Amino acid sequence: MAFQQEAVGKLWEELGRSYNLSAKLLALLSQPSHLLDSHGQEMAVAISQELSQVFRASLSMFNPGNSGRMVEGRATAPEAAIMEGSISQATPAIISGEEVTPPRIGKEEEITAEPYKDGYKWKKYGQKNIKNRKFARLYFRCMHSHERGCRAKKQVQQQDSSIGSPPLYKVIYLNEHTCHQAFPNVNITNANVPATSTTTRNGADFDHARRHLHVGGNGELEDRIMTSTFSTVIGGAAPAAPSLSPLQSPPPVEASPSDPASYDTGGGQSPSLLDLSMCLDETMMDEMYFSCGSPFRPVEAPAAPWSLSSLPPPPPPPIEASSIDPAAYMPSRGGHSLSLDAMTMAEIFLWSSPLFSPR
DNA sequence: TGCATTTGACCCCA
DNA sequence: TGGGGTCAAATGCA
Repeated sequence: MAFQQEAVGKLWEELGRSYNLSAKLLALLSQPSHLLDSHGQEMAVAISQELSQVFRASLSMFNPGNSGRMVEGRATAPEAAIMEGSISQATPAIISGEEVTPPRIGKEEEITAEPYKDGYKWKKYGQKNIKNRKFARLYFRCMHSHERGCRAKKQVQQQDSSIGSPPLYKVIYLNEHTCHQAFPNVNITNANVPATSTTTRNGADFDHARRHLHVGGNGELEDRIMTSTFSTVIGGAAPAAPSLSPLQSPPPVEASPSDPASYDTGGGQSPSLLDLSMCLDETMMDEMYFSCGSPFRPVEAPAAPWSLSSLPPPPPPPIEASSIDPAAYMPSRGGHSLSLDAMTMAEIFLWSSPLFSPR
């Protein structure tokens, strides 16, 4: 209980910080493009990075399993961070150019519905029927195990109790990746930023960051998942969002109390907003993103600094899906999407503010 | 034809 | 000795 209170408090603070960051970013990006020099771009990149980390930390508090996964045996990094009261430090992040993501050491187990989407490339090398198991256990090693000597392996075992939909898998990770080549071809959001801008003011290097992001290094994907998940949480939570098109409404969730994938929603609250966020797959997220752009209307850059007591009420005005110009929100997929991220995150926060009440 | 996957055999360990 | 993990030849596919 006390832990939940503390977690909510931390979450509250993290969201407040993200609100401030998004405000700064909006102010920065609202300048005419010709006025945004390389220093300004560096600032925008740095703020966007930090904003991304804040949202990642916040969502991890919502969902300790990270993108629908739960870790057995020990707390995930953000979860542990909450316990230790140092969220930002244990959140997958690059601080002063140093990796702070706790390395995967030894053996780690997860229950996930998507055992093959962890950001790394795996090569299957074996399959074995296990005694008293309905499903065979699959054995994978890192694709770079030979040429780079990466010793990372994983075992995937479909849960016996997961017959039907959605199937759940127990994934056992063995050894740390030493290849650091997750998603080598992915474009990160600052792809169009000049080369001189890849090093931020605090020394964070984007290539370094991309190599070391916790979940496979796909920062853009993570950011999009984060944003979309938040959209779903808000859309599903706020009855005051009648203007949202059905496309943006979360699909119904059939939560089973006995389902190990179900989350403790704090007792009796059902369906949880958090549960609603669990049922987004990437296709839905892409649809949300690329067919409508942001589901929310643009807002003015809010005044900073933000304070706990000064949250503006969120009057969501009706929006027409057809009135949204995707180009205004999505400069390009895989390109420089800072404006979208900042805009969407700020809008998301405006919408979500009534969901969180000060302690 | 090259690469990824499958699958039976082999090895190791409790 | 049996179960789990790995190897490597066979197979499938683009």
